[in-house]
Amino acid sequence: MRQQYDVYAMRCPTRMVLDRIADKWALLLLDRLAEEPMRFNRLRRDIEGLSQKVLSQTLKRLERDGLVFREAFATVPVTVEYSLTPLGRTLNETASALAHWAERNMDEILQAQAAYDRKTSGGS
Amino acid sequence: MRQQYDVYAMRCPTRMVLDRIADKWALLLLDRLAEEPMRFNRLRRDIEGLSQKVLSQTLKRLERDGLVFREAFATVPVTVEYSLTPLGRTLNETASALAHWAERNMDEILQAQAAYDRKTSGGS
DNA sequence: CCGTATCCGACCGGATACTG
DNA sequence: CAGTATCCGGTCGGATACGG
Repeated sequence: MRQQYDVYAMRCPTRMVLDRIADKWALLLLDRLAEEPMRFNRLRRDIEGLSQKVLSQTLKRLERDGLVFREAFATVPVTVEYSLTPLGRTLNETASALAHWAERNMDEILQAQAAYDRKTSGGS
Repeated sequence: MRQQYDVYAMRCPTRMVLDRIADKWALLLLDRLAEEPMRFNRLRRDIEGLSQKVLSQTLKRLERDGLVFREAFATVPVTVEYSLTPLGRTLNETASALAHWAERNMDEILQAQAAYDRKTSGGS
């Protein structure tokens, strides 16, 4: 039942953490929650392509890692709000540098891909 | 034959790049290659838990994205050296901030996990 | 509204064998 | 040495239905 993790990662601290944060949805969620606290279905709607199941799993993992704080209000029906913990906030600051890098260098990557594909498929 | 990518990511530049670099092995490889240019089997041996197949795939993807440079020498048998391109180097500088964050905050994460598990499994 | 449970197909990645 | 090809079991994740 409990999820199984990479055996090798267990022995190396950095890899264990990397294993968890090198995750597309986690990074996207962190970034979204950095703007403002948000409810479950709001996140689900906002992040296109993210299914309810995976959202649930990812949030739970982030909460367990102490990166995201989950607060349930006893309204009817129940209201749940997710926000970043201080730890999660520091991670997002670090990780968002990656997103900025992505924006800045996307064109160059696209060009590299095109060049590579020309050499590969049309190989004389 | 050509790998299929996330449809949603196609429309958002950041997500397309994030899709590719939010990858455990890719980041690990970038970091390893930042130290010095390296050969295939050397990488394979150095990075525990990384199979030949996945190493090959990952390197090819990194090369296609213009992040890694592959140079083959006509020795017998063939020698191939992988190194970072300038673009790959800038990515690694950004990404290594993540690794450092991981090292600094691993203890806190571990504690958060323990606390979470206590509340969850032993929930009175 | 906020999830969990179940089913099931797709894909990922390990093991192995083989090529230049 | 540096890979590619094939097979194949395990896991991830989408769809659907249901519960608090």
